[in-house]
Parts: sequence; C-alpha cells; structure tokens
Amino acid sequence: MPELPEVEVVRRGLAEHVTGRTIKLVEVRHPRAVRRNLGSLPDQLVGERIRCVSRRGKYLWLPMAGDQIALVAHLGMSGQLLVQPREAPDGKHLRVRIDFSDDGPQLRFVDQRTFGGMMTAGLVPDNAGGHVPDIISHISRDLLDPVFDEVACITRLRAKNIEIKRALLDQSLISGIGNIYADEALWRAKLNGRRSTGALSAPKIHELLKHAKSVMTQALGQGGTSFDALYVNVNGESGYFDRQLSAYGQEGEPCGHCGSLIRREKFMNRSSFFCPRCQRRSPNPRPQDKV
DNA sequence: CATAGATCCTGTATGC
DNA sequence: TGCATACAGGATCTAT
Repeated sequence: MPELPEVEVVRRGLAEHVTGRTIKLVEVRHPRAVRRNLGSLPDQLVGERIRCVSRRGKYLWLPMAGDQIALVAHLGMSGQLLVQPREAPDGKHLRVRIDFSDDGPQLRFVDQRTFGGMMTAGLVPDNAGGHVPDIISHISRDLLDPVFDEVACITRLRAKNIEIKRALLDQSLISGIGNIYADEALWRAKLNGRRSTGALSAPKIHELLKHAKSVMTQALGQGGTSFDALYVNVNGESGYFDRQLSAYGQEGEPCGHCGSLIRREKFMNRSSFFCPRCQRRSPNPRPQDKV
C-alpha cells in the first residue's frame, strides 16, 4: 500500500524520467481513473512541458511549465506509475497512457483496484513561496516536508477529541501516514491507537511524530514497503521494508519490546496491530502508581 | 461544526 | 473442485 515513503520513491523515479519532457498524447483507458476533472485530460495536457515532480503526503503532481496547471496523481491502494518502453505490451490494468514528443519511454498509470486516479488542477500559491494544486490544498504538509509546522500540528491534535490513530490517518491533519506506518509509529511510541488526542500530552505527541518520521525515513531508505507486486517503483521493482515491520501484519508474533503476542483488532474498517502490553488502552501505570 | 461510519474496487486467500 | 466469503484500505461522501 503506497504511503509516504512509497510515493516518494515513485516521485524520485518520475523526476528522473519525465522532467522537461513535452506531452504528445494522453490516452484514458478507464473512465474511473480520471476523476474530479473539469474538462478533458488530453485537451488540457497535450503540448504541455513537465517542469518537475512534486509531492505532498501521498499526492504527486507534475507542474507544467508556467506553473498554471499540474497533472495530479494519487496511487490509492494499488496504483502504479510506470515508465515503460513504447513497445511494452499494455497490461490488463493499464488506465492512462502518456506519450511524449521525444518518442521515448511512456508514462503509464496502472491500477488494479481503481482506488487511485489522475486529474488536472490549477496551481495556487502555498504558504512558503511555492505552488500547490487547488484540489489538494486541504491536504496538510507531511512529516518530511521542511516547512512542516510541528508545534501547530500538535496544538491542532490536542484541540480535538478523536482517537490518535484516526488523527494519524487524517490527511488534513498530517499527511502521508497510512495504516502500516500508523501502526508502526504507535508501536514504537508504545501508544494505543484508541487513546484520545485530547488526553495526550504535547511531549507524548511529539514523541509519536518523531517515531512516525523515523520509521518512514527508514522505509524510504529501503525503497519502501511492499508485500506483493502491487507497490513498485517506476521501473516495476519492489521495496524491502516489509522485512522490518514490528507491528503491522505481525498478529501472533512476539512483540519486539516485551515478547507479548501482537494482537489484531478491527478499526475503521481495517486492521490495527498492536502489543496488548506495551500499548494499553489506558495509560501505562508508572512505578509510583503501583501499590 | 465535529465526529463516526459506509462506500468504492478486484485479486488473492481461506473455509466448507 | 466449486462456490461463497473475508480481506487489503485511501479518500470521500453521508449520517448523526
């Protein structure tokens, strides 16, 4: 499942392969792959030159020269952005094909479960002298963004009364974190995801965010996390971080901190993995609290 | 407004 | 072997 590290791996690959190229043809093969788009994707993009490749959280976008519009992409559950030779066969799940005027390798959006999509958007100024697509201006900056404002983020979190895992997954509060890294960060911080944000101290949230950032940085160093061929970089290669997960997917395995068996629980229509001893729903008793 | 829950989708795995 | 069901989950929409 592509989360921040996986999307960043894709961004780097795209930056290397599509920057500076001019779009010659856009072929939409599946209507669901293009959403929230005003007008036709090909009409808006043909003839435009890609200036660079940007990312915020799990969103990618390609600003076109002039910084007026961008091609925005979200990989969803199973989306892939692949750079492939023109003669490579069309796969079953090919959704969008982009051809360039240099007749070099194509950019292909491939998506089995069609939770991902592409769209064009207008670029508007952000709060740091750059630009951001208007349709994702509600997405918060992510933990690897140099302009991420941690103090403001912690204040916002503590002003709410929602479960901390739900907050980690809310892209308008902090972006880039999905189910896997949420569980890993909570495990490292020894926090139960159902604890309420309003009841957590600022230092504790700071510690949690620090773990979230470090686990994603480590995953990025490994090329991301993939359990199967559904998440791959632009060359179709998988990452290796799945070999180092401590909580996610580890039901029945001993906790790396205390040896208790990792438990799985339903949460928000998905699974949460946590240590029942290290990550108690009520705060862990401190030594002076013992009788 | 704030929060909680349902929904979209399809390939793979599991159970009877 | 075959059929049914569970599961994966990001973002968005709807309900309370």
